[in-house]
Amino acid sequence: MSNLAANSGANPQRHAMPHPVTPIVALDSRAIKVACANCNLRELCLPLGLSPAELERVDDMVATRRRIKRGSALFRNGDRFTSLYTIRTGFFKTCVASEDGRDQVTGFQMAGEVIGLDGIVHERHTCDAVALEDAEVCVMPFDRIEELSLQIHSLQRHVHKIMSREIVREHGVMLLLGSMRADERLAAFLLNLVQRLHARGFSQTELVLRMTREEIGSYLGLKLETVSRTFSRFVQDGVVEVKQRHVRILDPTALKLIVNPQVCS
Amino acid sequence: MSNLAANSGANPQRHAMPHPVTPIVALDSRAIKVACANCNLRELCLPLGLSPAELERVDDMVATRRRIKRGSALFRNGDRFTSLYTIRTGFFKTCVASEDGRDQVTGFQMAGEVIGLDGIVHERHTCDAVALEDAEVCVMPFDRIEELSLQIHSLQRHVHKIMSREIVREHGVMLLLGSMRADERLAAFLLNLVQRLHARGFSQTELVLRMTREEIGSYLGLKLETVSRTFSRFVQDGVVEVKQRHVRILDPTALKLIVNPQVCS
DNA sequence: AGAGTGTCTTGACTTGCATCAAAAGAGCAA
DNA sequence: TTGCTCTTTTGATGCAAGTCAAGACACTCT
Repeated sequence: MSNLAANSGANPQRHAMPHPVTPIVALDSRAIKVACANCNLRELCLPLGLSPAELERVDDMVATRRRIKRGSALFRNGDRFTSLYTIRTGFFKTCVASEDGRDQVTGFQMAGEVIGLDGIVHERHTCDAVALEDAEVCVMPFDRIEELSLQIHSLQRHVHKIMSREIVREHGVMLLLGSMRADERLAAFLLNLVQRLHARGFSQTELVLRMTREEIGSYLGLKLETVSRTFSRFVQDGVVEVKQRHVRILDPTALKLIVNPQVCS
Repeated sequence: MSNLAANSGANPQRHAMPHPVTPIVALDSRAIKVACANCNLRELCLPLGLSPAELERVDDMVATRRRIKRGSALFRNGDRFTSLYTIRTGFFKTCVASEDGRDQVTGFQMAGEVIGLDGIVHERHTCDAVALEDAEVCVMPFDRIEELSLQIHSLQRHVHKIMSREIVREHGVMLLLGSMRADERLAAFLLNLVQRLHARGFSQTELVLRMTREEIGSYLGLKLETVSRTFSRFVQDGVVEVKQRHVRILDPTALKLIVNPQVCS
């Protein structure tokens, strides 16, 4: 089974993976050479749009892989920043904390997405990245990224784009947190998740949530009870089917209408 | 008077500007060569920490300046992305809009800060940057930034840091929007503004708001009435003095305590 | 000065979400 | 199986912030 099976287990109707990830067998703890050229995540990942020759040099950049157990952290607030990470398999949350202990989930990341960008400014990470299920990441030492960016123009460009994309994503979250009601937030959240999963070959209508109601609530600026109640209302209205963390979207149009109360006359 | 007088007009007790900006006299509409080497914002700006030789090359990168009248936009959502901009004088807001017309202020920017990073991913801007007072920016064509970054390592590093800083800033806003009450949000907002102004040589205790209550509210995820009421409560409690847009912070510690309800035993 | 406009304040009332509390499931280990 | 913990659901109640509305204030233009 594909290592990308993050959402496949209880998702019988998922699409076939268009780019199944090479299974990893008997991975030992030593540094392991990664072959981006063979990785079928590359179309979502950092070395996007490189020539074969360039790709080979990026292979050298990606030093190792690292496994993270469910519940443990890839890095934590205060950790020295050394590398960016692309997720090969698994699912992460990132969260920041205020001095007085409140904390806020700032994002959920899945295969092909890059984490660690927060650490560049101060050479220290300012958030925690915690695996929500057993995960594996590619470790890309940042000084080697910068080095190689000097030589491979399209890599430099791509690094810029990844950071800019994160900025734009966060703008969207600010809009959500600043101006949407609970049902709009949850609907937007579900649509966003399912869209990203679909881009990875999973179903457009079914998904398995990797996070608790509380984590969803933290991300959306709601309490877990509100998340639960809102799910229940969606179920009542026949918009979705929810069985624990398994969600099936029955009426995508309705969800979109919740996010965007139609201004159409 | 310094062109940095964004906040000086009605701010009698401001500190002396440590780095007064060279006055610009009779600026005409043709492209004007900018001299970063002479600009006293450079310690806050993009060409930070460069050698004199490098600085000269960055001067070439900064193609022109551009003036923006109060209320008009430097760029708008959908505009083709060409350049990053550093603010020389004046004050901006950036805001995003949802399809159904809601909009959200994503930040307020002042002298030395860089805007336009959102445009890199899709080669189009995804937000509006509107001048809240007559402003002037340095225009830095992005392809020249990328070109020069290939040669000046410390410029590349600095570009990465600026983008990372923006990501971290937005994490902070998410924390604010997701988990703080109205008074905490407003207190955090005031402290942040005054701290940034102080870094530019202005008073630690007095500031002039360049934006309306509605814009503050949009940024903080509140309605303008709530912003107004919260200001009034602060005044009642003797924490600040407010006369229209002029704010004097009487008790900074109290403000900090509002943001961080002390966990100390 | 006066009219007009945009901004801000304040009051009265409503409401959406938080809070508190209890119980039902689900998952896991012994 | 039983017992334990963690997660989720649902109900009852309270409160912070939103909404609606009116008036005050400050600016610009003529």
